[in-house]
Amino acid sequence: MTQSKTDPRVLRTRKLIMDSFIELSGKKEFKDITVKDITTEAKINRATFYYHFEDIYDLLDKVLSEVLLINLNAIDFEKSELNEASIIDIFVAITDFQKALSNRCHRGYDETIARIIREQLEIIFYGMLRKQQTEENESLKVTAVILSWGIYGASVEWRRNRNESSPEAFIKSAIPFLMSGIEHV
Amino acid sequence: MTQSKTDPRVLRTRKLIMDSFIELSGKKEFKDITVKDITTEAKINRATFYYHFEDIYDLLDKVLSEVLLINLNAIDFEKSELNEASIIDIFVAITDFQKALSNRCHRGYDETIARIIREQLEIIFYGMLRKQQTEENESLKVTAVILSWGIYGASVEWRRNRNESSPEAFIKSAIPFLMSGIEHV
DNA sequence: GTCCATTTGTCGTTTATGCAACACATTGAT
DNA sequence: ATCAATGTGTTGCATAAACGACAAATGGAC
Repeated sequence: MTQSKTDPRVLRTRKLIMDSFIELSGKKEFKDITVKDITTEAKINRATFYYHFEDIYDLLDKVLSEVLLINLNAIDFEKSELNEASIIDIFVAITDFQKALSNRCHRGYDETIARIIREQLEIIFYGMLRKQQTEENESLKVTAVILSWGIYGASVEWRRNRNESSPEAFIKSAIPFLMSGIEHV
Repeated sequence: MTQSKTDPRVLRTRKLIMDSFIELSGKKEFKDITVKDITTEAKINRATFYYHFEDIYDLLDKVLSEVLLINLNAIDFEKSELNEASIIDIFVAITDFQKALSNRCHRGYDETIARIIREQLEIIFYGMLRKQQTEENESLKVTAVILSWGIYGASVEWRRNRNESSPEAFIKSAIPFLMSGIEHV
């Protein structure tokens, strides 16, 4: 990703901050967590926090992205193609991620979370599409955008009818549409 | 102890180094552990190691002192007096410490370990004696020295006849001598 | 509303750590 | 014995992090 993170001091400090934030998230709601709380927990100076993050929302962004990435990295994208199985895996990972979040009291930040999920999905879909299509044209990007919004939207709808069906069954019903579309990019 | 350790960076780095050293001690013998190993494990720069420690022997010193101190701190010296019970506690802590060390393959450093134990004992005994005697004279220091050597020597002898008796029983037989001496300082 | 305490972002300075390079010692293989 | 490889301890410089201070913003209590 970024190449400037090679300084071990930076890696250590960021991990301290992020871990402390995750720790505190288990104890109170996001709105009650202050920058001071985090830096006290992490035993770092408050000024150092602002050296790495714009503010606490920037931190939330990056922590969520990282957690989601870890969820998604359980799926080995390097080997898997964009097919029925991988789409189902991704969908399940997203619904799991949202379930974990709602348990951790991150209410009121649905918009932020939605954006993060879509951004990550777009990156992943674009990468997978590019592996299957040798030529790199604009339609790959647009397809990735549409897929990211579509899959995210499906996860929202699935949560709305919770307990009606498993996430696997839910997304499977859209596979014919998705796959034929992907094959004709 | 030292007042300069307040900088959180110093505390973090020293902990990283010491923890890495303890971790490595579980895998190989002391003679096979290099400074490079430690700094690689701790993910700190090698030059930083020398900022905190003279060399690897200095590190060994400080790690052992700290581990022993933690063992001894289980006994609450602030409240306890220098009596039969506390002497037995201290003796047991020392024999436990030595047992733990021999399991961790620190062979060949008996002299170093002996010195560390005696130094710590001397500090502790002097502190306890000073609490009981209001006047602070030279004989307190000498008494602390003799006690530290004596108790350490007793632990050596106990280990030599291992399985003969419990450490508690072993040191108990010296209590009459020790206590009457302490009372007449 | 006002007051008071706490938090937020920012800044300048000091200090600890990272990094690359160095000469030298130690080790191990041939 | 020689040579290469690795470890040691040290140095000068670059940079991240600590610290204290500050004005401004926020949030309760009254």
